[in-house]
Amino acid sequence: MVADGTRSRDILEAARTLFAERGYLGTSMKDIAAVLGIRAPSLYNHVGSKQDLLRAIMVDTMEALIAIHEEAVAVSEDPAEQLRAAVGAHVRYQATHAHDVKIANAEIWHLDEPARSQVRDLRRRYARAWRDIVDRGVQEGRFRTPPTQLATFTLMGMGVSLGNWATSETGLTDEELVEQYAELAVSLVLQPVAG
Amino acid sequence: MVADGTRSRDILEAARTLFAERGYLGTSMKDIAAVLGIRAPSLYNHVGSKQDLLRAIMVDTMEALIAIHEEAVAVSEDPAEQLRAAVGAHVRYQATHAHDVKIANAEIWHLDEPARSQVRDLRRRYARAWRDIVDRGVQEGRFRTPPTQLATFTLMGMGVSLGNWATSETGLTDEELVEQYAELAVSLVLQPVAG
DNA sequence: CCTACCGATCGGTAGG
DNA sequence: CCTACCGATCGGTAGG
Repeated sequence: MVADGTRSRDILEAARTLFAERGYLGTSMKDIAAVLGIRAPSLYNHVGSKQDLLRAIMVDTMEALIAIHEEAVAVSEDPAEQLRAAVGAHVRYQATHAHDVKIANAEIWHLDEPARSQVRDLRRRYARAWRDIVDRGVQEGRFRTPPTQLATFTLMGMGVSLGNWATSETGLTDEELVEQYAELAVSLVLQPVAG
Repeated sequence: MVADGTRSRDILEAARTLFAERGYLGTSMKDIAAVLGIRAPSLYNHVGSKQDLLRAIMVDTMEALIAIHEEAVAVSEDPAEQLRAAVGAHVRYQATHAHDVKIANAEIWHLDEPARSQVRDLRRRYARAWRDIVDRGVQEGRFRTPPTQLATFTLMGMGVSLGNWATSETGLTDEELVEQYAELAVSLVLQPVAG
């Protein structure tokens, strides 16, 4: 159990912030309760366990990423357009849900089974969806040939660096960020290598 | 104190593996000792504290990254060549020291002051060195104009995805990986955007 | 929503 | 290198 009203959503929101900043193990139920101004045991009236919070965040995030990816890909039949849209959706999600994406990437090991396998499967599904766009672009002669896989990984890494290296001091709005990354992405796969 | 002989290196090596897999907080001194077949208190004959292990790993890693970067950049005056060399060195280090890089990226928050500020400074220095290459390439008219900053972040993210998304199932040797990423990198900044 | 409390585990020390 | 042990903190329960 993890959802039973607004109180439960507040707990999840506090958990999101703290898990992202200090990590799952670095966050205690007491820390989460403190954000809401209550005591740790009171949390258990709303959530089943600390694991439930982590599971809800990770599963929801991966499912949301897959959903917005599929939506983005549906905008066109052209692989280049699909790529632009997919990168846009990916970066936009990362900009608006930075905490969740960080948690989803960092806390796989602290997620108990069977949820861990479930999230791993969702990850694989997401990676495959990206790979499919690039592969099809190559097959149709629109993208340059290998290294397809490395290009795919690089594309999926776009925006991650924002949380890793930048202090978000780019001076760009989220939408500018989204557009510029999308352009960068197509330029990565669209053109032949120059000597 | 963190180094006093081979025993100390063995402890550091065990810590590297465990910190990377389970995280700093997810690893106990008992876990580390178990790898060496001894009891947790015995570790304190060789290392000062658990924090010392984390600090040694993170500081050494960032200093090594900066050192190989400077060495790589020195190969040429041409920004494109420098970029190729820098990406090569970066990806090569990530392939051969995957654990350390993961720790350096993930455990900043669990590193106590003043080491945390020290590592943050090293990070900034490393990021600035990358930025400098890209900036100079743009100034000299060899690279396409902005988004310079996003391109830099993307370049620095190359290879990270290997640990994040791939199960290292690319079927490439480390050196092939290095070369292909380097080519990908120059293609990212070298050419004008296509409509 | 609270206090009181549980068993387990943690990093680290004492003392040999 | 060990055993024995410390104070602190953890997730979670009981019982109201």
